[in-house]
Amino acid sequence: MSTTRGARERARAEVTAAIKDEARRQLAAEGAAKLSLRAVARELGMVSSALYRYFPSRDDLLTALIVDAYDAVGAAAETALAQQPAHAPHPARWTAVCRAVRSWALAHPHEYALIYGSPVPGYTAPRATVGPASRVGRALISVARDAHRGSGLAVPPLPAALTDEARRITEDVAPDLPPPVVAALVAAWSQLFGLVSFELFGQFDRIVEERDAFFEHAATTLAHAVGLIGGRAEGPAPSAAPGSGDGS
Amino acid sequence: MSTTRGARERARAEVTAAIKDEARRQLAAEGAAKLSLRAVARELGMVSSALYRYFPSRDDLLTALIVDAYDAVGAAAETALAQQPAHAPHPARWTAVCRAVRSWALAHPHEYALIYGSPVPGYTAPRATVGPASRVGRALISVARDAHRGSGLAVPPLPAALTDEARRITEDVAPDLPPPVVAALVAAWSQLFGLVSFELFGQFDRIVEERDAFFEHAATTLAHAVGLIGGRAEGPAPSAAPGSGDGS
DNA sequence: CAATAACGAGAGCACTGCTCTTGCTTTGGA
DNA sequence: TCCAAAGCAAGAGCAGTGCTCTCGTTATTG
Repeated sequence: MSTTRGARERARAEVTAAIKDEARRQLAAEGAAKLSLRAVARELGMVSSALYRYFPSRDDLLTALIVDAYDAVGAAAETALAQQPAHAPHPARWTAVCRAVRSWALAHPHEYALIYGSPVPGYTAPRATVGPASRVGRALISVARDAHRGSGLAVPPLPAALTDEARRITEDVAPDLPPPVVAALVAAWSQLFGLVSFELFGQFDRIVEERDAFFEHAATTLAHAVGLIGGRAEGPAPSAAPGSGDGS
Repeated sequence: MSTTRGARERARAEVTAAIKDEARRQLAAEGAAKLSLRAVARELGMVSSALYRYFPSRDDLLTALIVDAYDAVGAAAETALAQQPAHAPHPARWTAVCRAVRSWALAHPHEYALIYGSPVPGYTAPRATVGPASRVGRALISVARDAHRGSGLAVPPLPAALTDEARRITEDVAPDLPPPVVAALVAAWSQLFGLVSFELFGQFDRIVEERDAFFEHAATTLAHAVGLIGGRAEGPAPSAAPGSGDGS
């Protein structure tokens, strides 16, 4: 019967999930460096060689965990966005996404380090990771898109050296947004993770203590940089000459 | 002669340096994960147990490399600053420091990953690293200090939740600067490394291609965020900024 | 029902970090 | 000057790792 036919597959899926669960447990407990295939197998009551039927190498197991971690942080960002009230102001939506990323990172430091710390497998991430890896970025883009449709976005123009590149990026990730906004989004996207990584990896130790308040402020500043908050005091300036007031 | 007294010490210093050099070679070639004490010893023609006379564990060797890497990137930043012309504009000094950090990172990716990627030894960095780790930050601060002395810095005020914390941080790192500037500096400091890390760790793959121009623009934006570029900077807009929404 | 594919178990290889013991050499005080 | 103490390199060894190969067993499929 087809049930017996699916029995193998179901069993395989269950064992695969059990391996990933146990691997995630060890990852959370000891970090990626200490994650051992043999220990995972031992904990699951199987012999290490059996585990190779499910993951051809340790790096493949890690890659699976990486994909799951990208999905988890991306889902956290999307959930935070979906839970915003229907008419929440755009800066609030932005900071909600930022906050979700940071909260997930603080709750899963080793998984965060796995994806946003040093890339532990080869030099370049496997292709399977590119989709899940972009979920946070897409959430940030969607905030900007809503704001752009609503009231427009105020972002300074780009330097000439970047107009072509910004247009190209815009084509790829958000054709309905102005290139200067997309350029600001990409920068803010990376800078958001700079903030989170520095806090998580200890660079803020003995420097920043009120982490929540500081992050909230920095996230708001990023919202400003992508034009979600009108007015001045943030944003790139044209690379023009000085001339205003400050002589030397 | 007294040289014989120092002979041991000199020999020890030489062997220690040779170990670190070979370790750095393997680090650059294969990454921190593949760095092996036995391979280092083998390459140096000694037996692995002899190496433990110089570094009590693999983590201690890594810590030594971490301290050196912090010093190297800090020295790169300071050198870039020192090589600026005497009356270079402050935004140029700022971007010069940023550029130096990025260039060093691109030239030494594995060493960069060692210090700004996932912390590979225990959770918190050893105390010996806090001094060297702050050199880049101090270089950024000194740019802001010069600008502050010259023409003042225009930075928006802080939210109430952050005034005490910003005052405290200011006491610790730059008592002569206004707290809002210091808060912006800390944020920009972490965001600078967010930009570099995303480029280096592959997050920009298939997204940002013109890395130099993009980084230059982002660094200039950071200079703006810390007040180095006038708040109402309005020089002649460079070129057409298609579709950049105005406040409508 | 029989051929086939998937599977778990075990042995084994080459490698790792690290410890301990054994001699040899340099050092510094009596 | 001599001799104990300390520093040092070497080797053996332990426990652990990723990974491969073989060998029966079990489930799936023609």
